[in-house]
Amino acid sequence: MPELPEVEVVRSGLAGHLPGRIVRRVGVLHPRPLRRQPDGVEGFVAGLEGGRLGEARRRGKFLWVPVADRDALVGHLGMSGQFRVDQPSAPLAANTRILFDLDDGSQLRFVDQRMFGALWFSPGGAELPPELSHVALDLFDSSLDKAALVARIRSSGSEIKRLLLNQQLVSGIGNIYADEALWAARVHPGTPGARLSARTVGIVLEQATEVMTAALAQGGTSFDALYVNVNGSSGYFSRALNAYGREGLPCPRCGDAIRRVAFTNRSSHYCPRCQRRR
DNA sequence: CTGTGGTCCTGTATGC
DNA sequence: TGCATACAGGACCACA
Repeated sequence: MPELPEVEVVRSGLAGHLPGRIVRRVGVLHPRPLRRQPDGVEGFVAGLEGGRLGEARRRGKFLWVPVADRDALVGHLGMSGQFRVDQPSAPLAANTRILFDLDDGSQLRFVDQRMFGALWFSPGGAELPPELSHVALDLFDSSLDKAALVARIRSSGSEIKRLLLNQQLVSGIGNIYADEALWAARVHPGTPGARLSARTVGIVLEQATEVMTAALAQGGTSFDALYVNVNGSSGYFSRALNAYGREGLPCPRCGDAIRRVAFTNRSSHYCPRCQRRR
């Protein structure tokens, strides 16, 4: 569920608490989130303990915290990952996976129910973890070459929905905002990229930016420094979604029933009248 | 190279 | 009531 706006809320929360803190001790309650750590639990713990943390950064849905101005703690929230900052004496939330004792007496906790999330220690990764070099810039990055992105989308025979979710083309967009952007742009999710005009692709990207900007504004208001909630349930979804999760409900624009179709082991939601196949 | 579809996870909802 | 199944889905990887 966490897509770019939710991850940005988390990044900002971590940036408000962690800079300058030193990791005293790392506790791994469940090793699954470390599946991308080549040297396992030992490598993860050894890399982090004693390190001074910097300001959290983000690319798409990945975020990382510089360690000792040289390395990085890299993370992805997956479906259900959360970071919390608690006192060590506070009871552990269900599904707490990793603990970081900090030098101010607080404890950073990684909680993840479904364990699609990941954490790992990246040597030399402070500036940009090499494991993320294949992840494209996101729509909020001023360095993103939008003209090149439009051209790449238009050169592909894949469906536009799949292209929007391809983090190697543009990062940060997940299933929810892809559906919302396509609804706003009145584009059928199954349209091949090559069948879209440059203007239409531009509109899709603009709408994706807009819907994520609105979500970010909402998420920011519910943020609490001590409870970095990441599952996006800040109220934005239920109030502001036009297509996602609204199968059978009227399209807010034309009143036709929103349709849900299977899409690579998940779903696409769209309005059959506003978003015609072309 | 491009494009597609399976897999990992667990909690909740639904169906028989 | 109880068990089985569907569903949620981001990233990655195998394969055509």
